[in-house]
Amino acid sequence: MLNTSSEFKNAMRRDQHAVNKGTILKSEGDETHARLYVEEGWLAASKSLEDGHQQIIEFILPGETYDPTAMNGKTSFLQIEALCDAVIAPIGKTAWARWLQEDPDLRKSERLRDLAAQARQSERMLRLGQASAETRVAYVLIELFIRVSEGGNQCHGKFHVPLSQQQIGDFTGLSSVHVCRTLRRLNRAGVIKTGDRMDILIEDLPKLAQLAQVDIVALRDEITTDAA
Amino acid sequence: MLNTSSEFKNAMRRDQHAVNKGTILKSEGDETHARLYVEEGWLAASKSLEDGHQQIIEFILPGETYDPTAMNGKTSFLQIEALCDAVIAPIGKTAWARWLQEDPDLRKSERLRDLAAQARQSERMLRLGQASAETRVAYVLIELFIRVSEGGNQCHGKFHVPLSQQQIGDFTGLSSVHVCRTLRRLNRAGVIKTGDRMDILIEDLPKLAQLAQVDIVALRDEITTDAA
DNA sequence: CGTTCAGTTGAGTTGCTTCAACCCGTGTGG
DNA sequence: CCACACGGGTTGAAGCAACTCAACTGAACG
Repeated sequence: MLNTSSEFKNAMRRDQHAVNKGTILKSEGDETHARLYVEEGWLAASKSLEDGHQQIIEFILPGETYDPTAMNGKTSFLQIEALCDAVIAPIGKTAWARWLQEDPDLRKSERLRDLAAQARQSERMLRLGQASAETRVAYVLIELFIRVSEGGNQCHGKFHVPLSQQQIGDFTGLSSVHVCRTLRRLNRAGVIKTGDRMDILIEDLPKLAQLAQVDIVALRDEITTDAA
Repeated sequence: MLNTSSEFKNAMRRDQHAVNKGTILKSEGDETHARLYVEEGWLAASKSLEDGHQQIIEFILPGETYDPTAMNGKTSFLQIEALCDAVIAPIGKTAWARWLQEDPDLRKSERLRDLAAQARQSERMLRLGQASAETRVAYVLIELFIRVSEGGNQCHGKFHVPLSQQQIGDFTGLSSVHVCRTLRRLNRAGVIKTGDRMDILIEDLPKLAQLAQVDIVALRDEITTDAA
């Protein structure tokens, strides 16, 4: 999905290292890398309030990159955590700047990535602020479904997300208890079928999209960088 | 705040035009401009659900620019509206690209702008998902206070926002009624004093910051592009 | 002087939260 | 091998924060 120079890909392959589930990555201090590439596993970027409540701002899926930089190159303003065992590759600031300089394709794909990320955030804010629990949960299922099947992984509505209901709650702004109830209701209504530790099977995609209040085709266009 | 080439500034001055309060700008269709510069007045970028509920994603203040482009240069995925009479200058795609190409300072200030915008969005999502009405309202007051006093407009905690309580509600994810009650409570507690049509006087900034759960100094650094 | 529009306040409702108990699959140490 | 702890998920009960509905106020305006 990041079809750029092979030098770029090779570099990312070179610096890979594994991180365990639950590890919190700190990019503060040295701040020598401009970007995080995820080869395997899921990460979450989150912020928290003093009272302990945390909001997951973004999930970072395999094959995606993320820029944890804050203003002025100071400490990162959000926390990045491995949601399961993962393999990541940090990309150095100077190398990144050089690639960006030299490779117009990379610049372009970066711009598309940014726009997609922003579109996703807008959709989420809309639902965070205005939608019911049912709509929020339906939406996250659809967003994740679209993202895991991006790049042509046909999976006929069956997929797995390495998230606890607590984490879905932190993403949707709901309590884990209410996430559970809402998922149960969707199950009972025959819209989805959930299996072990968040195995999802979407049984009635149109119905789910209606609950999420999205137009799937338009949404896929908006939030992914697929050329298709 | 956008200290770039004078050619750039002149071009923006040339193409200015006025829009009336309530006007909805459509950037769809031709899609020849890459950016919107606001000389005067406030704009809001929002999205809405089918049921009519809308979420304001961002306010655009005088002196700021905004990129309404969606994926693939297709139709804009959000709606931009003038919150009061305003003067704006659209910036053409090709000219913008050329400036960006030629002017390293503009590229840098653009990057800072992006980071600040993203930091603001993260803060808002955190509160949208996890915080009480009181915290959300206190936060929006502080964010807007910081932004209107950016660039050294010292105003000793006194400022004006051209927003109805309904619009504050659309921004914070609350009903206008509840925004009203929350503001009243803040008034009674002596934290702020509200005057005609959203004239705000912050009487106890530390207390307001505590309610908003923010560290003002850190927040200012994070969400603005001030060099200071 | 009537109309309109934003803000204010009260009353009643509800959707989501919190707390708590319980279940189940997995891992672990005596 | 059993006992036990542990982390997630599920469910019920009770509480409350924010919502809706509705009435009223006051300012702005033709």
